[in-house]
Amino acid sequence: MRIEPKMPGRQPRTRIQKKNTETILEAALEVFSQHGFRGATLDQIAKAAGLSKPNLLYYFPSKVAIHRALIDGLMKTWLDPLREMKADGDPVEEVIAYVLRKLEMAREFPRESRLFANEIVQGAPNIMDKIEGELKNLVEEKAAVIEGWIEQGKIAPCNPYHLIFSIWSTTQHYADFDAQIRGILHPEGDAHFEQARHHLETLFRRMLTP
Amino acid sequence: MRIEPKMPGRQPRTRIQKKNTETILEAALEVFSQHGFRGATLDQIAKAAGLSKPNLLYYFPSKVAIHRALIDGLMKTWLDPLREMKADGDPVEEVIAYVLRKLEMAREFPRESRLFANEIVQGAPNIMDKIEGELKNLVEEKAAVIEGWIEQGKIAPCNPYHLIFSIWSTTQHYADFDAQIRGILHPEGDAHFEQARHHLETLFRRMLTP
DNA sequence: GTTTCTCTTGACCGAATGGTCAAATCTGCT
DNA sequence: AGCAGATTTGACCATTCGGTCAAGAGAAAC
Repeated sequence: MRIEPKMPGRQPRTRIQKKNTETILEAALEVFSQHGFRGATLDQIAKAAGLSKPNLLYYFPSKVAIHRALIDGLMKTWLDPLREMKADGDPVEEVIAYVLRKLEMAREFPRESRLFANEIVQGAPNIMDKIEGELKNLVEEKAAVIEGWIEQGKIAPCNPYHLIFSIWSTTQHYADFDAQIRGILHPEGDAHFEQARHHLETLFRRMLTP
Repeated sequence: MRIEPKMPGRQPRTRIQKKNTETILEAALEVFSQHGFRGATLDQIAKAAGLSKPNLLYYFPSKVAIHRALIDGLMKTWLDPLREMKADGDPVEEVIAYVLRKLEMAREFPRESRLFANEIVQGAPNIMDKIEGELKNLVEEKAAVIEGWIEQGKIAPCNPYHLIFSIWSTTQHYADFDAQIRGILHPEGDAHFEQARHHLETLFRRMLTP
C-alpha cells in the first residue's frame, strides 16, 4: 500500500523524475525571473517546460514549492564567489577578484540575479530566513576579514559591510537593470561588460589601494 | 448632452477630483512599489485609498492607467538630481553632491525607487520609451559633461556612463534592497544611512580625485 | 503477458481579479 | 428648494489562476 501517492521522496529516484524536475526548474527560472513570483503563472511555466499543468503539480506540490526549490538550489551558487575570498591572499587582489567573479556571474546568470532581485525588492517574503542565516553569517565572517586587512594597513580604511553592499549593487546592476542599461547604451550583445569590468576594477582599486 | 460620461479632461477640475486622484496615486505607489504591477490588485489599492473599487475606475480608466499616471508623475522627480549636476561647478564636488542627493532620495523616497526597480527588473515593459527618450538624452548630456572634466584633468579618467551606473546602483541599492540590508545589519531605523553617506562619499571621492 | 507502479492529462472547481453598470447619493449653482 | 452634473457603490460578469481528480498511457519487474 502506497503511503505517498505522489513524488516518493525529496530526491528524484528515476531517470524521468530527474529529467523532468530539472526541466521544470529551468522553465521556472525563466518565468519567475522575468515576472516575479506573483506575476508568474503555472500555465506559463508548464508551457515553457513543455509539460501539462497537472504534470508540474505531480513533481512539485504547489507553485511556492517550485519557487522554494529554485531558490534553495541557487543560494549556494550565489554565495560561492564571496566564500572564495580568502583571508590569506593579497587583500586588494582578493577583493578585485571577488568583484570580477560577481560581475561574471551577472553576465552568465542574469536570470538567477533577477530572481533574487525580484524577491528582495518586494521585501524578501520567502527568503528572509536565508538572508538572516547563511548570508548574514558569511557576510559577517568576510567583513571581519576585511577589517583585519584594514588594521594591517593592507587596504585603505572603509566600512566593510558597505563595501560589500557596493560590490553587490554595482555588479548585480548589470543583470538586474539590464533593460535600462541596454536602453541607454544599445550595446551589441555583451560588449558593455568589457567596459564594466574595467570600470569596476578601477573603481574598487582606487577605493582600496592604501 | 455629455460626450464623456466619466472624468471630463486629463486634469482634475474639481476639489474632490484633485483630492481623490492624489489619494489614489499615493495608495497605488504604496501597493505597486511593494508588490510590482502584476502583484498589485485594484482591491488592495482601493482599500489603501479608502475608496471602493468602482470609484478608482471612475477616476482612472484601468489598472495600467493608474500605473502609467504614477510613473509619468514620478519620472521628472527621479531625474532632477542628475539635472542639477552643473558643468560649471567644481567637478569632484558636483559628482559627490549628485551621489549624496541620490542617496538622500533613496532614503526619503524608497517606494518610488522600488516602483522603478520592479519595473526595470522585469524588463521595463511600460517605461522603455521613457528610458530611451528623456533618460537617455539626459545621461548622454551629463556623460559629455563628465568627459569634458576628464579631458581638462579635473577628475581622474573613467567611463562616464559606467560611472553614472555605479552611482545609480550603489545609492538605489539602499532603497531597493532594503530588506536584505536590514536582514544583515539590523539597523535602528535609518541609522545605516549615515554610514552609507560616508562610505559612498569616500568611494567616489577616491575614484574621481585626479 | 500480466501486474504493479510511474507518469500524464482533460475536465473540472472555487477563489481572485480587472472591469462594467445602473441606481443611488452628494455638491454646487440658481 | 430644485435641478444638473459629479461622485459613489453594491451587484454582477468574464476571465484567469492555483490546484484537484479520476482515468488513461507507459515502463518495468516477474
